[in-house]
Amino acid sequence: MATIYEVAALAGVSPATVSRVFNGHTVSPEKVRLVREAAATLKFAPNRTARRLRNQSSELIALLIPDIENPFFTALARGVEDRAQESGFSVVLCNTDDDPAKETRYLEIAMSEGMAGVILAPAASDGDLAQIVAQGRPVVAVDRSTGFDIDAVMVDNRAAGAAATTALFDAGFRRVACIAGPLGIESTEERYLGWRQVVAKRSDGTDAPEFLQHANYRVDGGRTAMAALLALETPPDAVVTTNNLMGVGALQVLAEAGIAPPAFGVAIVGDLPFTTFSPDVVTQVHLPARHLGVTAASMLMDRIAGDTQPARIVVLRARIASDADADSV
Amino acid sequence: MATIYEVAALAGVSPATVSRVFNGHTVSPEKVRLVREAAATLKFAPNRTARRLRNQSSELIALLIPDIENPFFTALARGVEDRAQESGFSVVLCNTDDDPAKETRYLEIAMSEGMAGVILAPAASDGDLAQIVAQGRPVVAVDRSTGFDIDAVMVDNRAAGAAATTALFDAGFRRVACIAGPLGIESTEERYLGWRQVVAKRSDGTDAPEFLQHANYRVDGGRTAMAALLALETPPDAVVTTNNLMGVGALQVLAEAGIAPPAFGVAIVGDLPFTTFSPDVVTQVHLPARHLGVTAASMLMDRIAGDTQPARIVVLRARIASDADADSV
DNA sequence: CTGAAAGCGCTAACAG
DNA sequence: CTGTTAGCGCTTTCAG
Repeated sequence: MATIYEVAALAGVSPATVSRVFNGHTVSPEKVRLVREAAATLKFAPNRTARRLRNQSSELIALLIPDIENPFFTALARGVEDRAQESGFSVVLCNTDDDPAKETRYLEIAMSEGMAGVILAPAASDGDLAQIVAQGRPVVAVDRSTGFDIDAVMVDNRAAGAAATTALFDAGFRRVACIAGPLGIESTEERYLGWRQVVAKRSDGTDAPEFLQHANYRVDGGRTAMAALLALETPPDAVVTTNNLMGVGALQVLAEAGIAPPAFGVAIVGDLPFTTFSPDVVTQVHLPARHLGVTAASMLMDRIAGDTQPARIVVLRARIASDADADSV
Repeated sequence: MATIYEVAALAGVSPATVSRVFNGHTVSPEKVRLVREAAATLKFAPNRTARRLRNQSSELIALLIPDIENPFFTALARGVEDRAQESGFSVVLCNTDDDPAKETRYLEIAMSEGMAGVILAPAASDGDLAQIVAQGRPVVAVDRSTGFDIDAVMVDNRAAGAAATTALFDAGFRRVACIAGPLGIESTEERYLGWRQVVAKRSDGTDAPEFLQHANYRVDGGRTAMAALLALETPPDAVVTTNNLMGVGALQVLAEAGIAPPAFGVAIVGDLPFTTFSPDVVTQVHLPARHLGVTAASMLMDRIAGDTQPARIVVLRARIASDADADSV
């Protein structure tokens, strides 16, 4: 890997001039040509590590997500990437597994790597954000909020939960259960509260406490919970799941039991990935995953550019998906 | 962020000693204690940028994949990450969109960022690997091969295509079509050849040339191709798709046409992500995505550690998935 | 075992 | 407009 010194020598100029050429500063056209030629023959590319050490910041941002295998988060990542790309930033993706320790470790790496900023979908209980925030590095939270006074992009989870539930009642179901995520995850709590609100208003009173199931946020969690629901003495006739993967699990169990929708009502907060179900049959409350990513990245870019306004919270709307949607996942 | 100088001052030792403590070199127990205490109170973490500039290499590896929203690649990524983690490496994920220009750009970044190595699922036509290979940085190809003499981890694609096709004939189907990916992508070509071999042997001669459809590698490609197949004067009674997403597209069209499996035979080379279909109904040739990742990462770790044996090609077996499989996706 | 000092490649004053 | 120079924070000889 050639250095600016070698390029400078070949072009007959000083290293500083080479640096200027590559940073868009004013240099006489003649020397620009000389430098570019020299750089080309030497296949020179500026060493980003050295540049970063000097500048104390890079064109790299970190994106920490809990589960890279969940299409919701990959769509979000895609949005982040596209927006970051536009501003010349590259994205480092880190999988936290919803593990606060891993989250903290990656946060530390992001700092000591001198990354320009981080977008964080926080784990259930926060890792140690304190340090990175104190240091003044830009951080944007996405999907879940943190205890810190930082920018955040959220979804109106309660409304989403309510919308899913309402759709089921409107379709004529009366005994609407809920498969919620683990306790302590904000987005899940909110979606579950949306469900409860609507049930309180519209149910005919036959719903049992067992109609609320807590499960892990994955396919197998959905399976377990759905099986438990079906085993009840008086089972529900419909179910709301508070995320996409649990919805898949529920549908699998239903299919195996021979009571696939629309015989049994299913509404999902989130998008059913790669589904063969029509939105007419399984209600999906579309979460703007990609848009969340784009928005978060935009906010981060602002901060990196030096924006110092007070922390903003942006809340995006979820909406019932229809066949007309060509959007995402 | 504290520096080793501040730690050294507080501990009453030289910066060199601080460095030694953090790199496991021999230092008297007494000073080790002093340094650790000082570091703790200052919340010191070594600056990776500076360290890298000095060492010319980091504990970061790049993983370049064509599509982060394809579960095959995220499972692969997961494998890479888990294995890299074990050796203390972090993984930077880059999305190439199957675009050689983007691939080349990320390759350059990987180099100038001083990353320890890269794992590459090459785009259709190779980006510029020449430079990075010439420079001697470790590169491992995965899923698709390159024109270069480097380590590679592949799947036995021809056998996979043949297995999918055979399963369909064994189930009694006789007019087995194939939805293949774009021309020029090796994995697809091979899987399609596997299909052709079996068809030549077992078909009753009624198959038309139109039974082979080339489509883009995504859900909509599968949809278009399946629709074309169904529109034929004498349509097939079964179809093999050469990747997972096209399989989803085909199933969607079939469902909409009211001829879902098992009425119409479907076999997929790859795993149907988040499916509600039983493997008894839709044949899936399981691709060891995660295992590919683990293997590639292992090979890369070897190279980074200084292994200089000649380039190895590892071929992993695909196999028909059954209900018993709890594995992956 | 420990300290002093050189330098990894680059950029940003500061002169000229 | 351009060259000289001083570090960014760390590791690593080289002496002691």
